[in-house]
Amino acid sequence: MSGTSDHWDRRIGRRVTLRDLHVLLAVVQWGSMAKAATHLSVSQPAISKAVADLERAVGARLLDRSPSGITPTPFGSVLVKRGLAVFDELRQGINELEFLADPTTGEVRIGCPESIAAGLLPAVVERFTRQYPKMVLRVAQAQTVTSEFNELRERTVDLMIGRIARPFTEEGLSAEILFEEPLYIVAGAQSRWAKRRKLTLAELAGERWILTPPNEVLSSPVAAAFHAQGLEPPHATVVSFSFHLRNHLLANTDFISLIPASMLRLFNARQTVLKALPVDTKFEPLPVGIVTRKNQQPSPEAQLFIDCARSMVDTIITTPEFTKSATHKTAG
Amino acid sequence: MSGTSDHWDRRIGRRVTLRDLHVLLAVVQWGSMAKAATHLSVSQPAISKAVADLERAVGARLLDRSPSGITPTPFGSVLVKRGLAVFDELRQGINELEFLADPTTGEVRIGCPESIAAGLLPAVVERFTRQYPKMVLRVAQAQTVTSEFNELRERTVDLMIGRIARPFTEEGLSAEILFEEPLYIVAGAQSRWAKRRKLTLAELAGERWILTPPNEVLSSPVAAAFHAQGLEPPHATVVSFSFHLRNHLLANTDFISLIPASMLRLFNARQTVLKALPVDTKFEPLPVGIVTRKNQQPSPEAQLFIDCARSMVDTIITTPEFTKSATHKTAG
DNA sequence: GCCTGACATAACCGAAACCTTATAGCGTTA
DNA sequence: TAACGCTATAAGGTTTCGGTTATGTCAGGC
Repeated sequence: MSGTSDHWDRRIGRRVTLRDLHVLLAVVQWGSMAKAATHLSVSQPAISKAVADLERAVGARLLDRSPSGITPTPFGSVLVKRGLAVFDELRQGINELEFLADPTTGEVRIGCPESIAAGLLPAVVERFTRQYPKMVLRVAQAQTVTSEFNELRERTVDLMIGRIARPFTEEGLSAEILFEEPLYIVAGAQSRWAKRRKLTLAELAGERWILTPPNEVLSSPVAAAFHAQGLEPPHATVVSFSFHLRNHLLANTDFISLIPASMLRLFNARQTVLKALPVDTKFEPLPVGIVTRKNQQPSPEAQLFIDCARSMVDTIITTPEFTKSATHKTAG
Repeated sequence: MSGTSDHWDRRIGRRVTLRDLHVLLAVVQWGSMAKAATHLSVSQPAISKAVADLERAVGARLLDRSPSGITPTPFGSVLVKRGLAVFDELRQGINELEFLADPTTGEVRIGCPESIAAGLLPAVVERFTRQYPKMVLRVAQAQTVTSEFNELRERTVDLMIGRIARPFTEEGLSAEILFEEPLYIVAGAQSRWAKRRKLTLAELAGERWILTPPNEVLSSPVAAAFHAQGLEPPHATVVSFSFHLRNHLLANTDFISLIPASMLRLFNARQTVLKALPVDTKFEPLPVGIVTRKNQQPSPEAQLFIDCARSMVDTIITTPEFTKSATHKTAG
């Protein structure tokens, strides 16, 4: 290291400053120097100069200037990427220092879809906060898994917890499967299907279904199951992510839906509202897992949280809804 | 990001400077402020002040001062670790810029043991340099795999290529197996064993063996093979990494050794010097692979090199020494 | 052709950053 | 106990950094 470091350090380390990098990030983020200037509460020339300095330092044009603002050149994009990493590394560093000073303090930023936030997460959060009372948990909910992943990539959240597709092929992210969650075809307890002791998927083909939007993890099992029996996937009468909406519709009308075990347990605590239908079809259980950034180890607090979540898997998968998954008996 | 960034940036980003970080790294590296001062060509108080500034900025004692120098506190160690990452990120950034400016230029720093440097590497290097003539390859040889891994961890090299133990459990590193290399028990062509058409491992137990030091990847297969037959591992008369030494001893005396296929091919081009003995024992082939830092993607040049190495696997494993591995015929 | 929005340049200024030399404190060691 | 090695502090000087206001340049919309 020492061999090249001296030379390199003098050429770059002294010229590239954190401030310049930060200005670059702001400019790219806001799309124009003027906007960045107002957001950083400095004058526009200051920004202009900082960017110019940086460009001189690295010897490459970083931004394309136009009358309507700026767009980063490929060079700029690269430096933005690295700049984000640099600042994140720093942030993680001082974060780690604070954690070292008081290992019970810290902050974990979690991203998750509604289904997890309502089902699994509370259990984990409860244990975690009891174990580390001074720890702060920030939970960001997201409508779609895609935007969730972007938040993870942009380092707005430390980890994501949710149902993950398999194989998991998101660029730059890595997933750890916590457990497999059974899926149930569910109708309201008052539904005419609820009384049946046995029924086939084909019988349900014409029903009114509540599904999630296509391309989402939860929507494919239904289509796959129907397809496996040579049936057309059912027509979705309602398409929504909201489990509350679903639950309400199921409980009060004749809708049918596919919901994960944890949701069934949550909404059906007294087991009088919903009923898992004894359909003769096998659904691939849905993997639930934790997604983190590849190429970067999580903060110590995040690691604690992950460990906590992992340690809860056993208690989760021994609940009735999980163990009964293979037999597809009614859960009501 | 913007939510916390403003606040955070003002508190830390403005106080922690790259220079201070760099000073900290140097001080820790050299073990004392005075030494760091001379190495950085500044006066000692400058160093002292920089460290004090940094400590004030992060609000934690980073170094334990003693009359004989300094040792980093846990806080210091953490910040050193992050500091290294920060500088590496920066270096990678400008490196990427240069690569972007001229994708044929660049530098790949490779670490590997002698066996690879002599056997596999030349082939890869030849293709790689032909493909990217302006690329600079730095090859650092290491005696032991352990020190090799340290170089990788310290970011002195971009990647390591060598025989890797399986399972691969090095903390913070990840390995990709390129191919499996057969192992041969070899003696000199003049050896009395060379004339035999068939022989057992037990017959060789009393011979004079050349082995690598214990705990190294290459030494265990021999011990394992003997152990599998209920035999005591042979006594190593010569213990060395040097393949040249080995080859010389094998060719001129009655030594016996275990060498990988690529070495056999290299030293036995005309097939008159060494002879692979037709022993009735199966050796687990040794995986050869590329080790990189986990949690960090390699530089674009390094990626090119890895791709190149990967693409050469096919041509390598179709050479006679490789394909014959299962039958254990003589290779001479 | 004339505004307008957006960035670049110039001139200038204060604060801080960074360096130096000199000196003091303080364990270790001869 | 004196010398030595290492670090901290003080005092003082340059440099440069980060910022301002004022002004220039340039492309496009009306």
